[in-house]
Amino acid sequence: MSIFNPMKTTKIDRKTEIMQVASRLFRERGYSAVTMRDLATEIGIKAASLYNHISSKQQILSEIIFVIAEEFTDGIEGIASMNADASTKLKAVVAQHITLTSENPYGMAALNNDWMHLEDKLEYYLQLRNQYEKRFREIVLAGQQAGELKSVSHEILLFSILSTLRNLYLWIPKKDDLKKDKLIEDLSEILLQGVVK
Amino acid sequence: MSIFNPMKTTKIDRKTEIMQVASRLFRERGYSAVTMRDLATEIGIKAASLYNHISSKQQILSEIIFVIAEEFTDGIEGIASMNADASTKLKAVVAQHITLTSENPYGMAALNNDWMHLEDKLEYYLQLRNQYEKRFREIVLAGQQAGELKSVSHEILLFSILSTLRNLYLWIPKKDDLKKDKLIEDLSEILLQGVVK
DNA sequence: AAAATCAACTAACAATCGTTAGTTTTGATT
DNA sequence: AATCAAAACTAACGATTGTTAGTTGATTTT
Repeated sequence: MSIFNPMKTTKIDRKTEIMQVASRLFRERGYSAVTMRDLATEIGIKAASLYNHISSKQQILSEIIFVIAEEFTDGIEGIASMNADASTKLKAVVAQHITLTSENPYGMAALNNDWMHLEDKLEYYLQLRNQYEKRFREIVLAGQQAGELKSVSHEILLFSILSTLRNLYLWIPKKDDLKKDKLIEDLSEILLQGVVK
Repeated sequence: MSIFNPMKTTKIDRKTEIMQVASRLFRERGYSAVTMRDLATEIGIKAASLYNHISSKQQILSEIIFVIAEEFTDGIEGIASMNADASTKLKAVVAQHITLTSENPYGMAALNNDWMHLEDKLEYYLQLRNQYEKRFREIVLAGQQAGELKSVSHEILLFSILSTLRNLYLWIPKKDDLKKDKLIEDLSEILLQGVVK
């Protein structure tokens, strides 16, 4: 066994491949409509062989979802503790969504559409999501109290921004020539300042 | 048979009930994860009895989706032909989304999340969606050419507005005290003018 | 009252589901 | 060349899927 750990290289690669192909299929058809035979065929092996690398279909889903969900909750904690005004923090949130979504757009689809099939881990997911929305809400409320953001219902404000950010996974993969920094600038401008000149 | 058509009243009511319960279950779990036995149990009959009223699971889905999809495509044709500036037209689009979503939020979930399971009717759905987005894009492009809207990529502009409107189904059912006119005003303001004061 | 229609039921079908057991192949290490 | 573990395979399991056939009881029409 060399220091490059070749013993497990094959296995890790196959496991990674399973996760990537599963993410793509889950995005195309949704978790429930993808069978283990579909997944195996796409990879070029038999369904039973999948179980040399993963323990269940359920585990594939929760691994895909929680890797991302935990990045988001960790990220917003850092943003919330920044010493900056609301606009700056919101722009940082936009940047985080664009970064994480462009790194893993298929996984974002599962996070958005298949979380209800998490079963055992559903409660933990809801806890992470509530925590994320709580931090986001605090940023918005602080911005409103400082007179920086408009005084419409903070729920509408929150919903409007968050639903655009949560749909980035549908849009980012289409732009193969993605200029990430430009997108962060433009989308922040639109979300914060609107579309009218 | 009276003029009130009682002969078919029972059947129509049961069919309507099937559609409504199916819409709700599809929203909670997605089309693929809802079985005909789930649907029947929720209504209080056996799965086989569903087939006295509907012809297939597939038909339930496409009926739910196309009732709404055709309302949207019809509606935007009227808006596109208005003699008005882009802001006015965009506000009319916002109003249409809020109206149709509050009338049938569960159906909107199926439209957004389960369209890929339409099989035979998938092509027709994509045609309707493309037509809708084309009209929407024309409104935005006209607004940009008139100098009324900002000159960022019209794709970002389109994506940003449309993803918020398409997610209304997640948010509207939570607001049981929905003041529709107020929501139209506030959401239009946010989408067009932004959140910063 | 008889006939016809409707909407429920029971029972079952062929297909497909996730998963397990047991076996063979592959490829690297000794 | 022999050894050994990883990773593929075949075969099958019990459960569940959408759907059909045939039947029963209730309601409506004649």
